[in-house]
Parts: sequence; C-alpha cells; structure tokens
Amino acid sequence: MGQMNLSTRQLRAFLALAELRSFTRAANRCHLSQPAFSALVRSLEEALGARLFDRDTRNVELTAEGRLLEEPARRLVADFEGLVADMGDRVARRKGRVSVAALPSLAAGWLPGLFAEFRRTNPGVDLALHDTLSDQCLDLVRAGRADFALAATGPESPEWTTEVLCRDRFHLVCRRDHPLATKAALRVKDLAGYPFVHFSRASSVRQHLEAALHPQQMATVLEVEHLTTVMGMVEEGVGITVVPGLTLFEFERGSLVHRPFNLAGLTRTIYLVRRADRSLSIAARSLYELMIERKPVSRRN
Amino acid sequence: MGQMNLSTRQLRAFLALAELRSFTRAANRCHLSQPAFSALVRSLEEALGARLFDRDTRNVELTAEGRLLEEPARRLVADFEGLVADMGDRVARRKGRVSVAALPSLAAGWLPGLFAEFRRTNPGVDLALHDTLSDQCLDLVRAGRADFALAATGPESPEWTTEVLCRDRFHLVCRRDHPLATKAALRVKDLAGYPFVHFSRASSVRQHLEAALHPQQMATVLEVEHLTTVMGMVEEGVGITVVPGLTLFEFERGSLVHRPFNLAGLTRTIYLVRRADRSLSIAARSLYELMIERKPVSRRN
DNA sequence: CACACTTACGATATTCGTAAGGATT
DNA sequence: AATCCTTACGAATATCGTAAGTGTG
Repeated sequence: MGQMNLSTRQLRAFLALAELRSFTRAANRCHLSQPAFSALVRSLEEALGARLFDRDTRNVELTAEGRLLEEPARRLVADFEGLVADMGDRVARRKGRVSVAALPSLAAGWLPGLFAEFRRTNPGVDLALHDTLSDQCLDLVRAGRADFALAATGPESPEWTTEVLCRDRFHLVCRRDHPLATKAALRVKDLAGYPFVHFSRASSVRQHLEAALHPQQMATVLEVEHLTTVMGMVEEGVGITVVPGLTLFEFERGSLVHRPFNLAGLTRTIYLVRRADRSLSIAARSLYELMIERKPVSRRN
Repeated sequence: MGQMNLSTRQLRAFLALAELRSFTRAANRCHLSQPAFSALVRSLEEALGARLFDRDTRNVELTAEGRLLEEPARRLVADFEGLVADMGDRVARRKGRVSVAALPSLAAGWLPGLFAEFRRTNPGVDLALHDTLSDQCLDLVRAGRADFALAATGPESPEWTTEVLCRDRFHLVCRRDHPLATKAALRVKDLAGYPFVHFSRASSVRQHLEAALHPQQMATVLEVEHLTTVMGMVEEGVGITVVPGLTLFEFERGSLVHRPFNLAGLTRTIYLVRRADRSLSIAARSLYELMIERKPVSRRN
C-alpha cells in the first residue's frame, strides 16, 4: 500500500484531461492514442482508488475528488519540471557554481583571462576563487569548500587525484642597472651576495630556492606577502628577487630585467588537485578541462 | 524533451541509495533485485542527463548534482505521498466534507439522529447543513454550495437527478379540547371553519393544503416561520394547524392532539435531489446512501 | 577470494496502437 | 449517421530476477 508508483505521465494526463475535458484532445496533447490515454487515466484512478472524472460519451467532468486533486497535481508537476529543468541547466552549464582554490601567483596572472573566457562561454555559472597558498588550497578542497585546487604540491595519497598542469621556471628579477642583469652565465649561487626580497617562508618559490642554494644562504632583506610589494621593492633597488615565470607579467617594466634559471631544481610544477572520492560537478569539470586545454606556458626568456 | 517521464519509484530509489549508500541494501528496501535496482537508478540518471552517484565496487557517494537533487526529491516524494494519503483518507471516509440542503421540517426532526449516526461512523468527515425552503435548497445545490438537497419538489429536468426518499402525510394538530380533536371522519373541508395558524406561503405544507381545499379558503389568523412558534400558538388555542408527519415530534404534548388525513393530496413527497452533471463526492455518496437506508417513516397515527 | 556493482539474457508484465463495440446526440 | 469513450487483442517495449562478469581490497 505504501509502495505506490505514480508517474508524471499520469499526472500530466490527468491535468490535460481536466483542462481539455476530452479524452481525444487530451490524448493528442500527450502524444498517445486515445485508448492508451484512456488506460493511463484509468491506471491513475485505480492507483488512487477514486474516480477522478465523470464521463459519458458526451461530457467529461472532474469529480469532487478530481477537483481536489487538480491544484496539488499541477503544483507537483510544475515542481517536477522545475527540478528537471534545473538539472538540465546544470548539464548544459547554464547554471552551476565552481569554486577554485589557487596559488596567488596563478590567481593574478593566468586565471583572470581563463575565468573571463569561461564566463563568456558559460555565463550562468558562478565562479568563486580562493587565492591562497598550497596547503590552504588543499584544506579548502578537503573541506568541500572548493571543487579543486591549483597547487604547487602534488600530494601522493589515495585521498587525492592529481594531474600536472604545467611546469613553471623561476626567474631572477632585478633592476636593469644591477650587476646580475647582464652577467653572462646566470647561476643560483650568484644570488647569495645580493640583498634579496623574499616571499613568505611558506611560499613554494622560497622553498625551492633555499633547497637549490643549500648550504649557502641568501641575504634576505625583506620578507613580504604580496607580489606587488615585491615588485615595488625591487624597482626601488631594495633588493633582487626570484619569481615563477607565471608572475612575470607583474615585472614587465622598463626599469626591470628578468632572466630565467636553467637549473631543473628551480622549476616548480603546478598541479590540478581534486578529491579522489568525489567526481567534479559538471560545471567544475568544464572549468577543469578548460584549464588543461589552456595550459599556462612558462616564459622561456 | 519537455515530455519527461519520471516515476516516484525512481525518486524513491534515488533517496534510498543516497541514504544507504549501497545498491544491495537500497534494493532490499525497494523490494527489488539488486540489478533491477541498478537499472532503475541508471534510468533516472539517463532521464536527468546527469550522473547522480559516484560508485565503484566499494563505495557509493552522491555527486555534486546528486546532492543538489536530494532535498527537492525528498520533498517531492513527501508531497506525492501526502497527496495519495489524502485521497486514501477520503476514499476511506476518514476525511471529507458533505454539505446538505434540507427543508427545516427534516432538519429538525429526522436529520439530527441521522447526522449523529454518520458522525459516529465517519468521525473525520465534516458535515454542513443548510435548513431552508425547497427552492433555496435547489439553488444551493445548483451553485455547488451543497452536495445534494432534501426537498419537497422533484424537479423534472435534465439538470437534476432525483430520487424519492419518502412520502409524508399531513396531520391536523389542535388542542385536545378542540371540536376537531374528536370528530369521527376528518376531512379537509372541516378545516375551513376554524382559525388557522399557517406556515409561510412558500412552504410546501401550505401549498398542498390550499390546493386540496380549493376553492374554499382557510381562516388564517397567523402566518409564522418557525415550527416552534406554530406549536406555541396552537397550544395556547390561537388556532389549529396542519403539519407534515415528520414534524410531529414537536407536537407530542398532553394538551395537543394530532390526526392524519387520508386524502392522497395531503401527502408530500420528499426527494433527494442532486445535480445530474456531477457525481457525488465519496463522503456525500456515503451520507446519501445512509439516508436511503434510514428512510424516515411518516407516522400513521 | 570475498564483496559489491555491472552486464547478459530469457521470462514476465506493461503499454502501445489498431480495430471493433456501445452509447448518445 | 457521427461522435466519443471503452473494450479487445496482438505487437512492441519495459522490467524483472537469475546468473555470469568485473574490479577492488
């Protein structure tokens, strides 16, 4: 008794008949032969245990119970259709939400153009971006607050599914009048002698750099958070710095020079990281795939 | 595309799987074999065009789209079940409403006991009673404000379906000390000489009486609306009166006498009248049938 | 290898459309 | 006679359960 099966077709048939008051016309609207339609209405009446229409050969009218059913049925069908339409919108990416957690270096340079392209293609999909360091990016994904992350660490764990997005070479940035700006063969150990403007200790750039320079140490004069701050400091000659290729857009000014390192250790890998136990939402997968398609290219010069 | 068919079984399967996170257990809950259940879930995913569960051999989890569907689906199924349950209540007469339009003479004497019996059997069904004269009874039914009427006229029209409920003989009512109280053969024309307390001109009693007496006229001293008033007047000796047998309960007191007329013309017929173009609601039919079963019996003495 | 979901497949039920039936105007 | 709903019935479709397949711990 409790396991009643009702279909939207039955309710739609009911509503069509209630409106048109004719089996023949209602059957047409439902794209059914008239006898099949008749059977469908009968099946609904039997399922509910109540006659819903008074019909003879000339007239079709709702019974008292039918009239009672009309409004709830209409609402129910509308809800159903709304639900299906909503899902259809998501599948068609006319609707949805993607939340990405990404390193600030990507967030500032590469992501804006990519987000813009995504928005042009999928104007109905909301985008959210958390620009924070790798570990916090992963925390956000783990907590379900971000769909996936762009991070500099590719955690090897059954918890995660990772994919390499690109590799990003480190570049020296200094004033045009700095000795290193013109030095023939640029090597890591050359950095040791000059005042250096660092990113925070947690940043991937700094960790790679210290590892490559070990056991030498750099002459750190400043430790800042923001890319723009670094740029200002270097431009004023406070020190030199090293940044990933993907952030070079910030340093394209006449007074500054940037030069790549060729050492393999001075390369970071950017990973796309997502939870292994969850698939991406349709919208998220769409953005994810666009990222792979539009991989950032680390500058060679 | 717009003609999507979804069934409650699909939604129930979805909800069971979302809750139990196991095809096997959810299939059990739905009383299906596990492969049949699997196919049911797949059919829903195909209908919506979106994968709703991430499943491998070990784990079953909702996808982002599945999580979005969960709450609306739960609500929708609950609404469905509410609707079916409500209809079931009406079919079982645990719920509903009947509105009857009846002549005051029936409303006061016969209906109370009948309504009481109906309420005992169907405590959930609301009852409404309009006690008014025949023509207004029919108006109420025509307007849909009453399900059927108990009237003294059986209109012959395709608009109405009528059924005889009972016949009701008229009785003379007078004081025990009145000459007519003991007169051997009681005839209609005997009424002409005595002061008479009448019902309103629209009442069925009066119409029958005047027709039977024609061309003689009665010595009307008063014209009142309510049965109780008539009783008081007659008891005080203001006049005599004639009432239908079904109202005699009001005149059962030591000081009064009532005597039936044997003339066929001094009989009224009580009809059950309902709209021909509408069936009765389940609750209304139930009361209607109870009325036929418990037909009032017009007193013979 | 045990467990859990999927695929394969034959049997059963349901649903369909065409055609005939019945009632009403 | 025309119209409209119902019934009848064979055909197409869907759904079921059993059994075999597949992947994972």
